[in-house]
Amino acid sequence: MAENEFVKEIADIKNDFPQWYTDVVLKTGMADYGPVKGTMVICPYGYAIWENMQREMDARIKANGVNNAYFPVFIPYSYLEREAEHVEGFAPEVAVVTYAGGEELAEKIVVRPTSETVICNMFSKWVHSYRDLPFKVNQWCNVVRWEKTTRPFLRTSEFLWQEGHTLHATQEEAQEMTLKMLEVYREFCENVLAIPMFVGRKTEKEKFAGADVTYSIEAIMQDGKSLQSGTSHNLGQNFSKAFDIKFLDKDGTHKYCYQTSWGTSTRLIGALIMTHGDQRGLVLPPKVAPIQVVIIPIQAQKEGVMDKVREMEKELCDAGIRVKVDDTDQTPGWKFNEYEMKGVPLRIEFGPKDLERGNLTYFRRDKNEKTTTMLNDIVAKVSELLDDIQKNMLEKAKKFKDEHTVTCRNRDEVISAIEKGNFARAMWCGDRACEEKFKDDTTITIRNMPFNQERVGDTCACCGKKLDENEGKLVLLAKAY
RNA sequence: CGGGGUGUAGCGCAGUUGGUAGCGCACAUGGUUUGGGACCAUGGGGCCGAAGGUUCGAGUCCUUUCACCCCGACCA
Repeated sequence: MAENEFVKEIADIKNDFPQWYTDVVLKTGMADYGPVKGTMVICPYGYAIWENMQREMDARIKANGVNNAYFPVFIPYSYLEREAEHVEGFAPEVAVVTYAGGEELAEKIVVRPTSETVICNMFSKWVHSYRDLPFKVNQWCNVVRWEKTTRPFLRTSEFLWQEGHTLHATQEEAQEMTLKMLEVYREFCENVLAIPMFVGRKTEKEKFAGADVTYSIEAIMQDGKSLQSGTSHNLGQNFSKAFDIKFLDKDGTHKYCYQTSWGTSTRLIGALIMTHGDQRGLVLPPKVAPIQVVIIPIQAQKEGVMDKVREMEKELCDAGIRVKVDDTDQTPGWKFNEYEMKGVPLRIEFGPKDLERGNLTYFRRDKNEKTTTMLNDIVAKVSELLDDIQKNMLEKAKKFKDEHTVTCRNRDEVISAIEKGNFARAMWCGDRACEEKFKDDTTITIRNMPFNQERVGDTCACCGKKLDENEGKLVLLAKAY
């Protein structure tokens, strides 16, 4: 049977990827549109994924000595203006409160687009001595960026994220922290979300407004576009000077702190959908799937079927596996399609035939394969399958990533590779004007500069300039979300 | 901000040269079903996005407007 007959409600993933994405988001109950333009409701099924991601990420953040805190959503507009690059970057997209409590406000207030400024304000009160350093906080919160065009999870006026902010005594320490958190993000995406990443440094043009250096992880989606999935910034002393965050060092002199910030958002849910999804809908990695195993009883009224189903449910539940029994009166076929669309990694079908023969019939969502085997230790078997699905999904995504990364020597090769849905690796002269012109001409952007630099050509792939021995950078190019 | 598209039942849509609202799904009730989106019967549900105009009469024609979606530009 053709895939399209299977799932009639979802647009064709090959020919209409954007519509496919929207269909999947809405029809699986992950999210819905809010009443104000650009806003979205994260529905229970989508939010459960976010909670699973939060739990994994939060543990990693805490393991790096960072504690959670909460800072206000409202920030004086003047704070934004203290760091010149920062205000320039964010001013066009902030929402500003000018009227509240029935009157015009004396000072405008911004709804946070990011919290560096309000956190810096507090840091300057809290940090006085080298003994206070390093100082590390993280907050889970919402931020507001008034974007012109929006798409669920990928770009919305309001989104949820975590933002970490740290202060250090030295530039070296700040740099170490910046890279450490970038690595936390990469490892999280790979091991929890099964999404392999391109890691590297952002160009001057693409770096965070107010940072010295920005690093990013970038993921390739099935349409060949890049999704920036997390960023880590070395802010140097830019904000500490603007907000007067000083400490008295061992040598008795006052010094400005060195600072980092880093964040990942609900956008990662979009990455999950576009990396693993197929024509039938979502495919969720077991580690974040709200339901890891769904059990579908067949002919539940037959003697013994539900008893055995409940027994399996209890064993799995006691073993900490997220299991759901669907005993509603929909037909089995309907349920198969429903849970496949929702991306449930593993399905167990259990009916009279299985009961009679001592069988276990299961369906793996990652391979869309049904198997019947002997039913022995259900917990051991399910655990093994979930592990294998998680592993297989990463391998599959890695294979896709590798097969869609093309090393190019010149402009034509870059354009051609990207037109075919690939990422391009190529040399770039390092000139900002060249980068901007190339983007204007082609809509292709430099995603980042990989850490493992090598020389793959001797001219700039963007402008054609001849590169001397030590000139130029290897960069990753793609169209971006 | 440019280009394209859509607004009629919860969702997806039809509605002819203008004549007073229909289909599928979903929902409710009863029954039969259940190993890949079941079937029969009955039932509930509508200011046709909004405002104005033409007309005896507008879902349909005209004007204005609003909202949303998609593709670009800008950004996580």
